[in-house]
Amino acid sequence: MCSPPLPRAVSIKEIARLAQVSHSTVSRALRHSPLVNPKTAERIRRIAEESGYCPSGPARSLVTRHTETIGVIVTSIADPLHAEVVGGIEEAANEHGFSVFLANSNADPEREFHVVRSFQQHRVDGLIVAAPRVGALHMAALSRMRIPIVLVNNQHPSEFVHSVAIANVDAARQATRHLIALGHRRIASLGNRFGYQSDTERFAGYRQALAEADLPFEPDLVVHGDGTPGGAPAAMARLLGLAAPPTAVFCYNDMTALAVLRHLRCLGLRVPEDVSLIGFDDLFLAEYTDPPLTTMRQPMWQMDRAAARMLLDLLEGNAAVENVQMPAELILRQSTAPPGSSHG
Amino acid sequence: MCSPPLPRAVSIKEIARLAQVSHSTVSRALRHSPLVNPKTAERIRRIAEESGYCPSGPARSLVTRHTETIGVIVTSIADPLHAEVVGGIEEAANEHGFSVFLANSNADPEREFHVVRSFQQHRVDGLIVAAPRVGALHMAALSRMRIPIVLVNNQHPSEFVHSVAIANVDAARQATRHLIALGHRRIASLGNRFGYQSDTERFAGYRQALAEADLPFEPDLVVHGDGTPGGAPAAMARLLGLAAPPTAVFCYNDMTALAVLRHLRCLGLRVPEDVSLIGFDDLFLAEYTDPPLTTMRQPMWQMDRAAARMLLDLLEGNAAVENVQMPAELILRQSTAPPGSSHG
DNA sequence: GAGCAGCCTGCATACGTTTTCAGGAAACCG
DNA sequence: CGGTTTCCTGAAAACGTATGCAGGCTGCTC
Repeated sequence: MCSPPLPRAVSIKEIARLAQVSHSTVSRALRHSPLVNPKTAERIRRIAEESGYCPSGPARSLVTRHTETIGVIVTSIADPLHAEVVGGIEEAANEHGFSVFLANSNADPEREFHVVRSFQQHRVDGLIVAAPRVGALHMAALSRMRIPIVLVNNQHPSEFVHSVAIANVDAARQATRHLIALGHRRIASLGNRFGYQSDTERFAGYRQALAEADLPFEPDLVVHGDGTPGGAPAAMARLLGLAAPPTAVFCYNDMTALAVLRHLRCLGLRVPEDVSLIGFDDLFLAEYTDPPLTTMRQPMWQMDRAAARMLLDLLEGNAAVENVQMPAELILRQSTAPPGSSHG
Repeated sequence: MCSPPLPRAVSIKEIARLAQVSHSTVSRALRHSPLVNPKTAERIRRIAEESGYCPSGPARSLVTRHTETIGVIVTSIADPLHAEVVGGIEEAANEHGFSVFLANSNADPEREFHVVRSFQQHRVDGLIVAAPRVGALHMAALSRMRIPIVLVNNQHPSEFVHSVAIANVDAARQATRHLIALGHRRIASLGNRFGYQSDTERFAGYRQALAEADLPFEPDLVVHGDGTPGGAPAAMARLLGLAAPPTAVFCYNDMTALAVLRHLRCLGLRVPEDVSLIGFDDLFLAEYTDPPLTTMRQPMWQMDRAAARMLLDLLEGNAAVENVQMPAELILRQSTAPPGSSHG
């Protein structure tokens, strides 16, 4: 249970003894304070170097009141989308001398609570929350920490001070427009489980695009998965069972599109000849599927760097924009084509 | 530059004042020490709860000499293989009350050094290194930290005390055997850049399998990429240029196999009808390619949990095995078939 | 009622830093 | 040469927590 007695690291006092000065002087010398004689400072630093001295973060943070760390909460690091999240954040943070605590919540409320608590104990200077639910559920606990918080792609950004999110409405409209421009008239929307804000927004964009093009909105063409890739085939089956099935499907995200893709292949239907598919996210693998997936790219790396920068700005006392919406980008690949075309 | 003055969190002394006791008693009450009267302990805990008290990790670690944190170094979190690494570790660590510091080195020596230094300052209790080069390059700095270190899939495991790695030789032999069993006689090895230990080991397994089956070893059938997926097509082109090209290729990893797959498709060659391909890793996307990729699965999740458990054992003072080799598993999909077959 | 054990509590110190304050020595000015 | 400034240094307090030690109170025993 208890850890073995660690060999105590060499402290500031130890090298004070070696250098025949007070530990105050050592502290100043190491922080390059102008208050100390250049020659003795140099001597002290040399001794510190030789004795392998490394300052204690915990001790320092006790007096400086900050730890130079930020916490990052993510639903699941194994999720390819979130892996990039963490990468961008860590990079930006490191450039500013901050270290990152990482935790994934696994969408488990108990664990989410535990994670927030743990970050609080470690006295992180700031927090980035990329787990959609955490923001909503633990708002009270979070704001009680009284540290800057940035939410990315969170469900209810408006309730928090700072956030960065993808421009869902615009992106969905752009995606649907693309299908319309190809000549599709019967375009389905395969959404996420009901009630997610991102889903609602994307659906709004879909309807806007239809309205712009004077296409009728048909409720039959709107189906929903269950939040997992596994639910997509059933939803797709409902669409195919219609008297007049759609010629194109706007999928909630790439994983959904992939599941649909496999399902269609099993049924002997071709993409994009028989059905066009467009996804959302531009996951790493979207480029490698067959056919490669046309999709709306979420610039995750930039979004995360933006979130990190926003947080770092806040930590350095600068004002920051409250809410940032990043535009998605249409990535044209081979899963969309004009309806009834013999080759994409 | 300087952070704004944080509102000081409520401390142990503050609730001592509220509860009309000394801060020592508060400390004991919160740690559930038997030395304190159950009723006052309860009262203290209630007051602490109400005032939103949260103990300070830095302050505590100053006296307990450990921080309940571990550091994880990884080359790139965006790399899908490593994303899983971190997931398994974080989960296991969290179950034992440890938080994880995450850093990716980006294979940049300066940054690697910086990261190690930073972890040292934060006084992490232990370290997991999943960045192949870090182990070799910064051995001195690492061992000077005098904390337990576990290496995963590192280049020179033997020089460190603890490590977990994939059984490369066995895995490669198994992969090659599979191709031989399908009837292939001309089997190529598309390796990584020269000099990597993992590549050397996999190559050894490849040769062993050939020898077992009394197949001749042909140096022409051994090519190398440049460490990136981009280098694979060129290597593949060399193989196709041979008088007698191979009927099957053992690819160093899945990304390489994918690059080859695309290259072959461009050339109008079919997989597996014209060429069989086998990969290594079983990345998330291997299941979604067309055709789905036959590959050797590295049980990353388990490996990382194993590494984390090993580290946690060490931290708790238990003895631990020094080196663990995990077996890979052959995942049969559709990218391999008997040579010249018309369908997989 | 004296002695004693057991339970609980507070005092003091320590952990490794940073920082304020005061002061000594040197240098400078008149 | 006295006074003042400048430069450097050390003493001391503080950050929030854990814990050894001493001691006070209660209740028990004889």
